[in-house]
Amino acid sequence: MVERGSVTPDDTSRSSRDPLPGANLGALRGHNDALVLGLLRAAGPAGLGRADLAARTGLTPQAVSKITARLRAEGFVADAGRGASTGGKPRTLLRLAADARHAVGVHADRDELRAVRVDLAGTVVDRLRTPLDFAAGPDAVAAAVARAVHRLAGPAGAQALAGVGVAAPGPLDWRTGVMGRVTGHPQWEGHPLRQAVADRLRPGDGVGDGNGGSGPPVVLDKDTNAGAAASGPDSGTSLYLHVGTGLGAGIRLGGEVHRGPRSAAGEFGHQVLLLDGPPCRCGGRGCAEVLCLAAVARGDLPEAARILGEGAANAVALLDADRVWLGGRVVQQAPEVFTAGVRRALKARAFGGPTPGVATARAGVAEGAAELALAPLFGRKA
Amino acid sequence: MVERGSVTPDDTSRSSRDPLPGANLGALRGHNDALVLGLLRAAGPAGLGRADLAARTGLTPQAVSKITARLRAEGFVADAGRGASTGGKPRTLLRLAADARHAVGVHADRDELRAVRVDLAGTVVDRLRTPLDFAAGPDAVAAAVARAVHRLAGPAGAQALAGVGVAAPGPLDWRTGVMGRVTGHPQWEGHPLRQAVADRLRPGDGVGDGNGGSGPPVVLDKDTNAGAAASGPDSGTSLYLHVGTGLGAGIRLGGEVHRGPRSAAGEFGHQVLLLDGPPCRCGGRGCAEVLCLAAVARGDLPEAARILGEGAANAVALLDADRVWLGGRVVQQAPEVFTAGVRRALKARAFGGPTPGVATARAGVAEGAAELALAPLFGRKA
DNA sequence: TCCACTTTGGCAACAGTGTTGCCTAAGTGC
DNA sequence: GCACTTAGGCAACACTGTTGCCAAAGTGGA
Repeated sequence: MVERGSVTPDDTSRSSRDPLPGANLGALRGHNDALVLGLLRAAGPAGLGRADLAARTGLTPQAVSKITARLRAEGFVADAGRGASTGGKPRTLLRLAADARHAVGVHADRDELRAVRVDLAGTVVDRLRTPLDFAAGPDAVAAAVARAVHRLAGPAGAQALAGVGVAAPGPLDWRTGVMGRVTGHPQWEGHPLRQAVADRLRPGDGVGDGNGGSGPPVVLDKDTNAGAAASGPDSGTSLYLHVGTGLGAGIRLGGEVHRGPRSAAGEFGHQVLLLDGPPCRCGGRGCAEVLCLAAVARGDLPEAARILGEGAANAVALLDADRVWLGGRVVQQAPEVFTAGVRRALKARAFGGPTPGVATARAGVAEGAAELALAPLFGRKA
Repeated sequence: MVERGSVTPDDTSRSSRDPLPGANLGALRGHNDALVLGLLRAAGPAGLGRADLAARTGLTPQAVSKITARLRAEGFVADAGRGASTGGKPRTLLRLAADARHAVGVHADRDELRAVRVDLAGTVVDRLRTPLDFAAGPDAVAAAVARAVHRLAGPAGAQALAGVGVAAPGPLDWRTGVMGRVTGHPQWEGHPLRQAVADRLRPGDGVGDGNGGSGPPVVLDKDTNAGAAASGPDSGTSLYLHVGTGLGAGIRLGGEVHRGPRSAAGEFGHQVLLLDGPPCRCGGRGCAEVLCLAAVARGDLPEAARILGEGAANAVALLDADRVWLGGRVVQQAPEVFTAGVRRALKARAFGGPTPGVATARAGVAEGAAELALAPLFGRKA
């Protein structure tokens, strides 16, 4: 049953040109439900009282009571004891029932697949890791992803999952779930990977059993966007920088992942840092990537970190970001060197103002993919 | 009367850290009203039928009838004749009643003040231009701005305006309306310019007449953000580049101006394009600004355009922008040279994909400031 | 021990939203 | 002249958050 005016996770037909949809009572309820759920999630196991929720949402306590009663009836919210009294009746605390639902996040990387199952709080409850040959092509990868999801899904099966997030390298269209031209793998271009995975997760278990039951919602996103989402449900404006076989970035603005109208946002590696510098494989000259990876190749990690930092400072200044996360295999070789180098570059450009925090990513891309799958429950588009 | 849960233009107490507010019926109505008004605005004088509005909003025709009846009773919407029949009763067209309200936009630049009065459609109906000495300090500038608004306000007076937008150079906090450290003008730091202007626009006309009537809502924003808004109510992801005494940028993502958590977004001029290059006045080396302005100073405009284009390409790739607007006095010296240079740089980085459109800004900063003042009516935060 | 006070939070009635079902008006096309 | 299509209003409706009121459950002073 599709409600008019409300946006479901599967609603990808709407182009970004179209206006925001009109809102009806269903959309209003969904908004407030997600808002309350998000606040309870952020509060953690300690929970929150109804009065706290009312103060933070701007709704009346009575409305909060109705909303929480509904969420409790659906199993999303549970009691968490009582708080201390502040001169009157102590508040009855509520917490997110983290076990109510689960999501699976999959990182389909060039040479291996990592997958995690998380609960509603984002806590990893199961994980899995297998080799993967991305060059084997779409069908093999879609099958491997679906296999991983089934193995992790738990006793209730894949269709009970709140969502499945798939992170893959290279250009792809987040809205349609179709892959673009992945460097070195031309056979991927135009493949509807999201649909291929979704088909394999339907109850019938086989591909193309037309109008069988519907499986869990599947989202496909760039690995860098998943990396950005891995920093958790924080609402900041942050930048995730990935240094692996190339340089990439994921952008979060006010908590939302920014993808751009063509899902191409986050192109970070081919920004020019040295006009007319050494040629890059992209055809340009003096790109951050060619400079940074050259420094890595000759073992000069501090210089690589400096270059990464200069590129980061350019992006931070443009976006007014307040946090930078670093990830990827190269960073993991020497986390302190990279964080220190980036921090130094940012500080030099801060002109005495506050410097964004710099840290290595606290969770992997698979965790971020799971976060993307959970996001709609908590009122985020992504 | 402040409605709980709804966001008014004056609601600046909410930090960007707070969650989105809960929505009640008032917020829902406001959302739909603004949505319909925005669609009618975009449709222009030709107008739109109720069925068109229903299709684009996702609301039922009946809901659209109620909404348009309300807007018509308030004078915001008027009849626009009938459309052609498509096999049945021809639709009754509705259009925005552009004359229903007006807004004033003011550009307080370093050496002159430009102001415009626009109607709801954004059409300029009056304009004004006077010298201004920004160095004369906050009080003199606030007085000059208020004077300009009063002179342009029209017969109904300033308090009848739908809004007043003020664009000023340099760092400032959009949320609080407080100025930052303007280069070369230390006396500005910390001055609450927005409040100062608002005080002078209250019915009593004098400063500090405490609880007199309330004047029109005032917004204060960076000139570059106003420049970005000047491209009209288009919902794209675009970049406005300003080349004057420095290099600045205004960012629009999905139609909304992106300001960042500290209102500092759009810092474009001090991105490093030439690592360890010539020193810049900011203390860094090889910034886009120092390279570009040096080329301008020696008369090499094509090289200046190339440098601007390389910086633009960096930003476009990061944001996935689909449009670039150029403005500022230096660009106006040789618009074709700059548009061609920027276009060439963007094309070289597009890797065969679509290239963002490049053009000189079609309206000035004052027009953009007026647009920012009107934005809340049409459902945009900015 | 009692009692005033504070705070939590549910019940019932309410105002107001968009939706549904049904109707009339006003065209087209055979 | 008539069947058909499309636009758009009226009335009843389901459901939202809000308001007014009250009971429950604490604190703290007399």
